[in-house]
Amino acid sequence: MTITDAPIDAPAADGCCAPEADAGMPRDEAERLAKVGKALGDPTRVRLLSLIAAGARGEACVCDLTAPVGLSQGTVSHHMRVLAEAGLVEREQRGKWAYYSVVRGTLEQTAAVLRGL
Amino acid sequence: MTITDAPIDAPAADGCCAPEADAGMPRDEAERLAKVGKALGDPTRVRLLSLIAAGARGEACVCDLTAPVGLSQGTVSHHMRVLAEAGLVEREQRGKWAYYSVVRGTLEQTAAVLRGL
DNA sequence: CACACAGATTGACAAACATCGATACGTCGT
DNA sequence: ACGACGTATCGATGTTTGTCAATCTGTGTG
Repeated sequence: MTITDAPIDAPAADGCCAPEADAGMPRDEAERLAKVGKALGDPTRVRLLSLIAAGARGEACVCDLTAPVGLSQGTVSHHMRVLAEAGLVEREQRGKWAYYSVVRGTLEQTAAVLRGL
Repeated sequence: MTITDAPIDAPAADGCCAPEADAGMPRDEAERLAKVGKALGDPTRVRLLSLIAAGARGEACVCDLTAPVGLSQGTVSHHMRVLAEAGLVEREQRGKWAYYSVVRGTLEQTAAVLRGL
């Protein structure tokens, strides 16, 4: 996946192709945004996120979520893991249940990055 | 690809699992956000987007972009297509070159949706 | 017209992903 | 200790995705 280390020099054509060497956001920030993006890149996960956010308690356990999205428990658990790894939700084990809540800071920060592009 | 039409009823357990039926954002909005998310879900595309945004002219043609990301012309073209279909960039053919520019409105709107979650 | 060049498209292929069913892990009540 | 229940993880499978090399399309220039 993505070599991106070739030092390939710009051909410096005649009419187009300004140098503009290595502008853009730093490599690791791009990586972070991409991770969040990938997590948001599945309608089911967006759905899960919004279900948790919209819930009265601001949190939800997996058993709350399987029915609304119509997927198996295992699959929902997998999606929650992806969301958690992207920093979009946090997991808190309370008794038998695992409560997931939205990490507003990540949303805010992601929104800020998008605006700052 | 995602069945998501099973009418599966909530089991209504005893200690957890509040109804909270079909809350969350409307289905099509989730789909739209997911499309943008998917487009942002690849580091290379984030890189491309930021390169265009950071460029002095606020736009770039493909030949400007292949070198910085170190990928083949065909691949970059493909990525630009994905970005365009997500509404993140706009294409304008000018002479031999195709100039891509960032659609700030989409960024703003996406940021707003994230904040509103 | 013919050639060169920018970009899009196609075909192929490996890697990543979403999903399920089954199974393993924790935690509670009995 | 046992069984029930919520959740995590694993193995398998079909689909999607990122990438390249090659080809096709369109635009300008000789």
